[in-house]
Amino acid sequence: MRENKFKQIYSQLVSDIQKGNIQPNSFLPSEHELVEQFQTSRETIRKALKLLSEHGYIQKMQGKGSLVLDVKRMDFPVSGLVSFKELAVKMGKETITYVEHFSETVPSKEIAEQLKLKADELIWEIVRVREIDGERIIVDKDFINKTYIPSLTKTICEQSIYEYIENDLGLTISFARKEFTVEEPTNEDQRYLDLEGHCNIVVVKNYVYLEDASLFQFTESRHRPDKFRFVDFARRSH
Amino acid sequence: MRENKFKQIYSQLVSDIQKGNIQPNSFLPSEHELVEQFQTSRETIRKALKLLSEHGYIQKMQGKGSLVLDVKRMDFPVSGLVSFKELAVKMGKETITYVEHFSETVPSKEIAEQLKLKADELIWEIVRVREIDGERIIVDKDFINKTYIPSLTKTICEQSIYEYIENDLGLTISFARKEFTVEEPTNEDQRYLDLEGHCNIVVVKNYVYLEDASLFQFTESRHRPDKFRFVDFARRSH
DNA sequence: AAGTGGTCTAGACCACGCA
DNA sequence: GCGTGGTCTAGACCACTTG
Repeated sequence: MRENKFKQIYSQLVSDIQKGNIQPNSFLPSEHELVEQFQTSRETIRKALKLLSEHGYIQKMQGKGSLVLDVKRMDFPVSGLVSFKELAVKMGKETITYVEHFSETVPSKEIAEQLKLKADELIWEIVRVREIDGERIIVDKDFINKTYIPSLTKTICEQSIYEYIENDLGLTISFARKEFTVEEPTNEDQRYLDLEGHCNIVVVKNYVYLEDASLFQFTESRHRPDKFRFVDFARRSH
Repeated sequence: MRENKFKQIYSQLVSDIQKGNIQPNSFLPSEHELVEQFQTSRETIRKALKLLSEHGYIQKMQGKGSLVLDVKRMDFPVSGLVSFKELAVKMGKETITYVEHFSETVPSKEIAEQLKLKADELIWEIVRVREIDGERIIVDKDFINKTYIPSLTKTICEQSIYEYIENDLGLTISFARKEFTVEEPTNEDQRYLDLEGHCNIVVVKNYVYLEDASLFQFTESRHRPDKFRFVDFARRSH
């Protein structure tokens, strides 16, 4: 019971929507009714509804109510920040991670700049290849500031680095800036991936920040183009 | 003075940050100080700060304050919903739009399904090619439900359809679901674009909704891969 | 006119960071 | 212990939709 009330209410409503207890294209109970139902204040209900709206579950309409959107097709929630492992589990796919390279090293000038490193700061450099349903589809090149993550092992990289950072180190990953581009495959891509003649690579550059706004990781994720898909829900800011 | 107070405060702070009146890596005045400064209540200040946080301008830190993030590199804000024209203007690029096809027509079965059309509903079908700095880079295929946009002209399509819908028709575009994939060029792509041997096309499918949650437009935007770039700011939802 | 969501207020108490 | 942000409350007034 020590959890945030508005997040509880949000989770309850999400669960009701996903289970079909609340039907798409119907209206939620009014804010006043929800106040009674959850025995709380209106602003708290409104915080919960704001979350639902931001995540694409409802559309609020002044004077009418909160319309439940049809969320069934939102099967691939890559919007926001999700690690490869979290995704793979969600998709129920057979995936294997190969750690092709793992070292503690002095950063190149380029990477030092990307990570805004101070002189003498070291990094972890990791290359991981992701195999999905028997095909090597993705290569992830991670550069992690050793100042924030002092120890790391190959075994952790085979599992989930994010899980280790959040659960074991107790750090909180807070936000990221992502950039998507398309490039021609490098020799390295050819070597690591089953390219099968594809002549482009989707490159996702990810700058990941902790909650104190420190940039601790730069990841370059290189995807075989035919297996790349990114879905986003966006509200227009007027 | 009839505008929302919290949006005014947000805009004021954004402008101060962008002009450099408030330095990156410094802290904003505390919420209490902002309450005094803007002569308002704390919840109103907090709404403004929430907007700043969602848009990547600040990082809130409990017990410390609101840290101003370095936003200079966020030069290409495609996150959210922005039309081609709004973007082109922001980038200061020399762009030309060619309307290659414009018709009012009976939808194909596939499009009828995408737009969830009722029987007998007609659509506008538009193909536009975007030339940037002398190269034909993007082809946009728009399918618009005629029920919501009863009249449309070729001239409007040469300008901005969104501008017409929002300013002239007074409709509000509210949210969208986007999907990014990479495909092989079709004959149509070859015909419309200066592909220069590129053997893939970045496809952005965009389902656009009005504020009453009605799906009024499906757009397929096909980009030459070397000119495609998408930047996103994402907060992790825990 | 009644019911809905949107904004704003003034105040309370809690959790966290820091000296 | 003090100042910070995080949550929650109870109530007010406004804007919009519908009958």
